[in-house]
Amino acid sequence: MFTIKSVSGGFRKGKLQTRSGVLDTPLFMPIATKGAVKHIGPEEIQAIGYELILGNTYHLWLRPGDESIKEAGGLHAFMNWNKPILTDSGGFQVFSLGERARKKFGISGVKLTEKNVEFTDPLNGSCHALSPERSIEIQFNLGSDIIMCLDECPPYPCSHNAARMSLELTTRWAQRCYDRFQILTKRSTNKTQSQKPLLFGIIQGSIYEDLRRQSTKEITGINFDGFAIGGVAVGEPREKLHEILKWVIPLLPKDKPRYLMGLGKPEEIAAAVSAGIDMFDCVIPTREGRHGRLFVWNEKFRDSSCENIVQSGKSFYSTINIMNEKFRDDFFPIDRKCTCYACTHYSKAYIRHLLSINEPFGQRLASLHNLTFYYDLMKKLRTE
RNA sequence: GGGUCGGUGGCAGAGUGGUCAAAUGCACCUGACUGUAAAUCAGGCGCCGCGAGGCUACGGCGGUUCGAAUCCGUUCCGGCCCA
Repeated sequence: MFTIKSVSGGFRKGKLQTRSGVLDTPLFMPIATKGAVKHIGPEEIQAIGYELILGNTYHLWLRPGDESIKEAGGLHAFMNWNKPILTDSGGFQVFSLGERARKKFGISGVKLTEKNVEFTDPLNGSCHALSPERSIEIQFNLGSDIIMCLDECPPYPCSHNAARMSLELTTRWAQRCYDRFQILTKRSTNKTQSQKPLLFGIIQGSIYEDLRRQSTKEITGINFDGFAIGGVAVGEPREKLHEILKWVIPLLPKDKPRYLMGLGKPEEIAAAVSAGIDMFDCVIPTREGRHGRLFVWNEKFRDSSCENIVQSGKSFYSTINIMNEKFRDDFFPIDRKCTCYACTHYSKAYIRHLLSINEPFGQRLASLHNLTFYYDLMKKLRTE
């Protein structure tokens, strides 16, 4: 169930009801691919304010295995997270693992057919086949609250013809996901509407207007609970994102949540919110934090309205690379007005020191700070 | 005192006549990172110069050689062994 609380300009504020809790949108979800937000415990994620995290079907399927997690009582119980979980389908791994294997070995690490996608693990040569039906089954076993359809996420650049074939495959797979979802939902005994997980479809079509429109029509033709825009930030020019949103969003039903997958930088998120997107996920705050890049509010925008933030482009914040030598003796917090655990207790010099000696506590502090920055951003974007 | 082995860039450690400003690792500096095979990856790291290039360097000094981090002599320093 998704209810819109307010709409002004392109901005939407809403509430998304899942069986594990109600979520205010627009929202950002930290990424817990393998069942943990790297270096951070669930209670810390919740303490920042987050209520939705993202887990990954592919990775949890291989390790420790979805059956194992089911036996543990589901992913919520397994990882001690009692709020909603969205699981990605493994579709992104078609892209990321394929690219990675191609760069490293000159061959694609994935084999795609109508029926399924086969992943070859280049480390041990083992082969794993994931079909749309299997992806949904795994996500049921994980106990996901928001289930994503298995899609094909083609890399950029991608020819028009290849993008068309890819999107049409994604549509056929979406229907198969939907069908399997219905079967599994019925099979689970007497589930009321509120006890069922939600199922989201994914729109593809690369950077082509006609294909994005085609994909949007096809995917919204299926009665999904929400719609995701995928295949973005896979190497295409930045301006394309704006165009894709411009093509797709007007074709989306207004009463269902919209999820922009994998995005992004703070200014990209702000712009996408103003265009009508409700949900985001991205590795940037955690990964870049671990690597020493930290986000800092520009003082002028700290108490700004969401309109001002969007209009400022990317000047509402700046980043520092805390590994730079100039922070060696900087005994002030990353951001003096930030309320996160890192900023209220530790200096840049200390965090830099921890990161430079590879002490995991440093990565934890950096991740906590960046996740707080992203949370604060979303909170501003949710404020009237 | 005698013998012996060794002294190479911030550190460790290759190299043992030319292709050596010197492998590799660590450290250090700067970037990158967008549904996470990412505590990862890329570049830089003697001095001067945008550059071509020049200069200084493999403990010191002196030789041999067209040419030496590499060979010889000597000296200083260190490890081990014997007195």
